[in-house]
Amino acid sequence: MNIKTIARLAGVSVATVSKIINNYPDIGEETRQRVLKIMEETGYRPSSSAKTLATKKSNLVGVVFAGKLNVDFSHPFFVEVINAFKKQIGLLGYDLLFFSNEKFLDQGEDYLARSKYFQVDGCIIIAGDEVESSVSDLDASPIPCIGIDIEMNGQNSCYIMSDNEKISTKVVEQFYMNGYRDLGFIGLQRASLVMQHREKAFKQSLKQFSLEENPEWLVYSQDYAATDGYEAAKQLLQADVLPRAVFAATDLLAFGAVRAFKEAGLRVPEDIAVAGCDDIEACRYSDPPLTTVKQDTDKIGRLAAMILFDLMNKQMDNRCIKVEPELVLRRSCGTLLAYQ
Amino acid sequence: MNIKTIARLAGVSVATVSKIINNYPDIGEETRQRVLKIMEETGYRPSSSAKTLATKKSNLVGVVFAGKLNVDFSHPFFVEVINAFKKQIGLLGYDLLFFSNEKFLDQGEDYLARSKYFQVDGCIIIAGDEVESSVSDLDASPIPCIGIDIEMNGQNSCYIMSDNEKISTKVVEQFYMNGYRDLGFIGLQRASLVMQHREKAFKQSLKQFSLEENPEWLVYSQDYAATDGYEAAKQLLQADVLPRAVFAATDLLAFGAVRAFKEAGLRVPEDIAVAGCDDIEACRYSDPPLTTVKQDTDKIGRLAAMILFDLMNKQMDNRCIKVEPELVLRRSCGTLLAYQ
DNA sequence: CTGAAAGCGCTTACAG
DNA sequence: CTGAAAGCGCTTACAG
Repeated sequence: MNIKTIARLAGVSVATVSKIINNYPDIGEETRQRVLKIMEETGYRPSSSAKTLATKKSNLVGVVFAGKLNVDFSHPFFVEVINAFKKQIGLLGYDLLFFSNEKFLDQGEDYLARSKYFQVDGCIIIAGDEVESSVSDLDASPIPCIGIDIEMNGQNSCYIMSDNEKISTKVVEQFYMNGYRDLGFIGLQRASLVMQHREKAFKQSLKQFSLEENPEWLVYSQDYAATDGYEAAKQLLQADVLPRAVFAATDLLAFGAVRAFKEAGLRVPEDIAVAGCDDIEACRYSDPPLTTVKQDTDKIGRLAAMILFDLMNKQMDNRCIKVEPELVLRRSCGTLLAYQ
Repeated sequence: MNIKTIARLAGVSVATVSKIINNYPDIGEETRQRVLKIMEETGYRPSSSAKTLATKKSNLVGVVFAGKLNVDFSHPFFVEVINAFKKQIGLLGYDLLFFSNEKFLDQGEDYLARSKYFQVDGCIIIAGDEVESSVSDLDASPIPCIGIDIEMNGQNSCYIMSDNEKISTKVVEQFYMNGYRDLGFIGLQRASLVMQHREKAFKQSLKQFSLEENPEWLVYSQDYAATDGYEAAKQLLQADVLPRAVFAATDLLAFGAVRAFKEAGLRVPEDIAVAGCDDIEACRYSDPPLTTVKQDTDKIGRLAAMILFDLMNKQMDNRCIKVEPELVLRRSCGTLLAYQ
């Protein structure tokens, strides 16, 4: 069942049918109705590949999970962002194509090649750690790209991320307000851009409040798992004097740290306060519930869709959008004020 | 840059180039090398749409989130399944197309139409609650389909789900082994197929161990949120005698129940034991850590890929595969035996 | 308001 | 081992 058959059944030309499908105005109402009826009756559906071939426009957005997260997109942050993105870009008439990296990366192919192959109209690039160099080819290409948690410099690229500096600022500020003066930090050994921002801003905030930056209170986790946070916290516990409050750069690290502190006989938050970052579901049910910072994943995803849409449909300058994070207070960060 | 240009540059016909691209054996080695070199130098990439148009094969698998979950695929179960599926089907040479339901469902379009439009070679259908009727059109179509947590009857369909009966059996068995005899259940008011299985098997297991099925101990949650579980548990608390252990049909419901029990002054598990189902991340960090049943999402996803592949590439009978779940013991289910 | 025809970039019998 | 040509199902100037 193709456009030719419809044309024959309706006694018109394929050009006419095509115009009706695409809502051209200059078609007789009678003809339009007749053709529409036949399309309805026959259950005719146009073919995407033929349309894409003829128009060079696929109405597809390629989804790239770059770096270490490409093998696993189960992290809640990415899922929430892509979910919001999907909804919004869907409303704008685009579907999503997920490149299955496994095979083509083996064969030395790259994202740009895949994007060309499928003629996607644009790409969203969600970055984890150790992003492959092939992403920069995509960035530099004429294909519009929107990056999440990754810096993009291409002519047709923009990028979005949470204001990661503010994340640390808010935590330090809250710790300070709660009366703590000795603050520790659990960061990552091989820090991504995002993690670098958090660490830098943590140190700057200390300065701002004239708090001591004790090197013994800055420890670095091997990786992102709770067990890595556990190990890092054990290192922290070897300091001569312990910090009074600790900001772990992610919730999972925070959970690991809490476990280490408990095992060392410390009470959280009475002896040592803890805050994390991400507001994963577990924060609400942990013991104690974890104070954390919530990234506005819904806004990030939807903004990404709107900006990519603009990028695909009109000229736009490269730029970076930062989205405001939100502090979520729970029991783990305690307070000294009640004891004063 | 197209196949014609490559052919011209190499001084061969487009047919020859096409054969080289597709690894036909009957090409002179010299010619092959020359053409390959030119493709390399020019950075030529074939076009998916032209290929699909010519072959009627897209190497694309459509992903359908049916029912209430189509607006939100953030539930860990679905993410984990689709993640495993993506890896495996990627290895088999397919990419994933996510239909953006939002727009086309408004317009009264359906999954089958979208699948035809994109000429996907097959579909994976992941079902939540209240699955739309349009899914059955897909099921009945010639397009190979693999269903997750949904019954499929089409000639070219198979489906996979955890052995949900076994989930309940394992929990009841464990409760029994731990010495509990008075067992309660928190189910769902409008139960999906999966939830029906869990409830049915719960009751059957009670019989098997000659335990009492007390109607007061069977309560039903409005929806899937922890707050719904909380409400259901409050109802349970009004029973004349309380059950000694409660199986909540999902972890989130279990968390809500734990909160209700705690608020009522009960200790978990000392006064009332609780088990959930799904093994979401929060189970490890909750207070107490939650005993639960883990679905083998990795196996489900990978099996789905393998079966869909077979369905797409050869004849196969419709059938249902059940995947063994695994009990994960944590503190919340306690035990009476220590007190004996 | 409608249609004939070229073109999009591939594949595939078929002929040699 | 290689090539000429038809065909896949659309769109789009252009002519009328």
